[in-house]
Amino acid sequence: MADPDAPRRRSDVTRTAILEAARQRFAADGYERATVRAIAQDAGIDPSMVMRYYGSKEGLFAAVIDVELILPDLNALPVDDVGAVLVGHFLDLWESDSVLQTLLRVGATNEAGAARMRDVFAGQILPLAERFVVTRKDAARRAALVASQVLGMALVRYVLKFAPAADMPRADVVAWLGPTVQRYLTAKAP
Amino acid sequence: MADPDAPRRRSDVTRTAILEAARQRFAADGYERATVRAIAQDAGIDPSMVMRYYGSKEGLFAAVIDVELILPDLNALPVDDVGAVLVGHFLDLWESDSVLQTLLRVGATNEAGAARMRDVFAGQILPLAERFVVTRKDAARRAALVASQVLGMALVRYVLKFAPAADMPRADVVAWLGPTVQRYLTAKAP
DNA sequence: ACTGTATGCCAACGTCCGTTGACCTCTGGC
DNA sequence: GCCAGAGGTCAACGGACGTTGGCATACAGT
Repeated sequence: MADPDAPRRRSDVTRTAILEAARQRFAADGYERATVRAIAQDAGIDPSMVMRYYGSKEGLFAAVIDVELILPDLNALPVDDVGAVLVGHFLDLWESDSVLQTLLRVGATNEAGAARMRDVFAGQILPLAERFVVTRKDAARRAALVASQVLGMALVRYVLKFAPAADMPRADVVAWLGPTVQRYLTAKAP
Repeated sequence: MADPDAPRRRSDVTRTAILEAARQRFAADGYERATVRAIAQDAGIDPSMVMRYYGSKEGLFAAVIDVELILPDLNALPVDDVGAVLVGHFLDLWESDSVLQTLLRVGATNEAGAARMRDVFAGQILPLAERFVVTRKDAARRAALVASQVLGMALVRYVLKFAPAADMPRADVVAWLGPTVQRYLTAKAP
């Protein structure tokens, strides 16, 4: 019986090596400074392999950011816990997966990265906000507020590395940001 | 009687033209994609002038981000208004001056930009937080929280351009973020 | 009026980048 | 055992970049 995880092509191991190296380089250096040559060297292959399998640097980047980013379903949660749990999940996501770091770094200067970031939040936070309000416009606004706080914390904690933010224990971040997010989602509009 | 504003050197007009062009390019494109050649063309001069007056691209960038960024003194304000006024002032700053946009864009991928961003907030927000708490560590933590919310809003509003955030009227931003910042500064630690 | 210096342009250098095409090498099916 | 094709290397191209040095011009001090 065939192993369903077995590579379908002999090249699959190379393909994923490239992808993994690209993930890390893009996340660490941003789009421009992450060179195809450096990525290829990390993956232990020739730069021309990148072109063969991903067409161009842009194609490689598109493959890197084309990942499903799924937040756990929070609909079953008690309404009062949504803020804290959401903040906690985002912290997990940032620390376990480099895709968000990539998007934040690249989104600052690259329109494709910014667009993907918008998509991610439209797909993840917007539906969440729609649970609490009636009009779509109000939901979008609340989702943007949540995004501003969650992304802002990621920015100062993981990218800019403000010491007080980077050193703050996870529980403290949740305790401070949870009520903020909770209020953005559920409070009456001011 | 000599005009005190008169240029001390004939080249001062060129120098400032370069600086202004650099400001806009760095703010719009980030460090890597803002080329010396493009900046020179915007300023209407030869690229070699940039090297003559600023030594290198890095020197030019250093000159761009070496500006005083002064928040109005909020010490005279009623304690309850600090959050809202602070948010309002930051919105003004972002919309009137491209330096912060530059720092945010560049800070995402460039360590010098990130370091300058840390300096700015250590100089501006940290003293503010020290008004409300006793220990220096607590003040640093609260300043970081304020920075996360203020920078996060700037990120989604001006850089990533999330439509709901970008379209939100200034007064609404103040109304939503003011209480958050107020809480980060004055609330009892959770 | 003369001269030293500041200001500016032009052409070029060396480097690094993304990308290409020619050329080996291994492997699986017949 | 042969061979088509996939996997991989190598060298090179064309272009853009930061940067440099040489040369022309305009100004200011005498």
